[in-house]
Amino acid sequence: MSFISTRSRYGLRFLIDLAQRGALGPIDLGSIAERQGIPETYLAKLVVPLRNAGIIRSARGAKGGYELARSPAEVAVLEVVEVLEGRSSLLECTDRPELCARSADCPTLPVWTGLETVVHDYLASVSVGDVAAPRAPDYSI
Amino acid sequence: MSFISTRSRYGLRFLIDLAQRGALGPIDLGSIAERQGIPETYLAKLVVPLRNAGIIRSARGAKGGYELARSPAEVAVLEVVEVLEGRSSLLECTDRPELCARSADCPTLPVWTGLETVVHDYLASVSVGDVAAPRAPDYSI
DNA sequence: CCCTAACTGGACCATTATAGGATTGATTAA
DNA sequence: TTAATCAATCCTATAATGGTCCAGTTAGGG
Repeated sequence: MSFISTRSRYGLRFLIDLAQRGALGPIDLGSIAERQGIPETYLAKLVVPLRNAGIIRSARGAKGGYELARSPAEVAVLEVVEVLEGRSSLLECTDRPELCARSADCPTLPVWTGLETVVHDYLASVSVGDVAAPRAPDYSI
Repeated sequence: MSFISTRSRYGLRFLIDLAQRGALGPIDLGSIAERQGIPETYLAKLVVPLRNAGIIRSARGAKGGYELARSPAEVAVLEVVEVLEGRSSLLECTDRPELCARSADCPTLPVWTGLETVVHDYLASVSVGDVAAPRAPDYSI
């Protein structure tokens, strides 16, 4: 339905959970899934492309789990969306002109490439670090 | 797959076809479908919400067909997309917070509402008239 | 009157994506 | 060695997408 599916939404929440826990060593999937209210078996599959993309690191075995492979500020939401949605553009016709016989002469193409650009620029401008600001800090009175 | 489906893409091409033919009276669906390479039976269904939204006008009977109900400059691409995709937002969770139990405290929500905003603003800024510039004008030498 | 074309509504279909479940195997800390 | 934990693969249910195919109705031009 939407080009931002649960994959991106769950994935971003997962990364924010990792970021908020900082460098305390790997955190296991089960605890994150529970905190975030995401089915663990589903989250387990989202984690694979994130690891392949070098966004997170995994440790197997007891006390294993996941941690960020980079600083949260160095992970753009754009990268997360691209990795998890498995495509780089909203519309195939903006990306692969060969898919549409009319693309050379299509008056609507600039509209969609323009949309593509504003979306791309926006998502590139936001990082996991921006979103993962510490929650409810202890403002002592 | 993408939030801009063939409905919006076909629909916009349909409206541009109407716009480019100007005020020459109604144009029948069949000829537009043929010119645009869109299945007529499919296009026939896209046309219904466009009429209901007051974007086009229909004339029945012989010499009947469709024409724009307003000036092309007064039809924003945003309206076309909203009418044809049948929803107003990319993500349900930005639109209907009650759908997500976490929305009150969801750190990712601002990312998606921000995305929503840039998409909305961009599509609102482009009109059918902007796109339907006359093709290959006769630049006399 | 007849032909054209829009309108209405629905049933149907094939393909793909989405969201999730389940099972088994490989690793490793303690 | 054993419990915890990632890793990989297969399975399923539901919905959306992009159509097709009627069958009948209404309205207007010639």
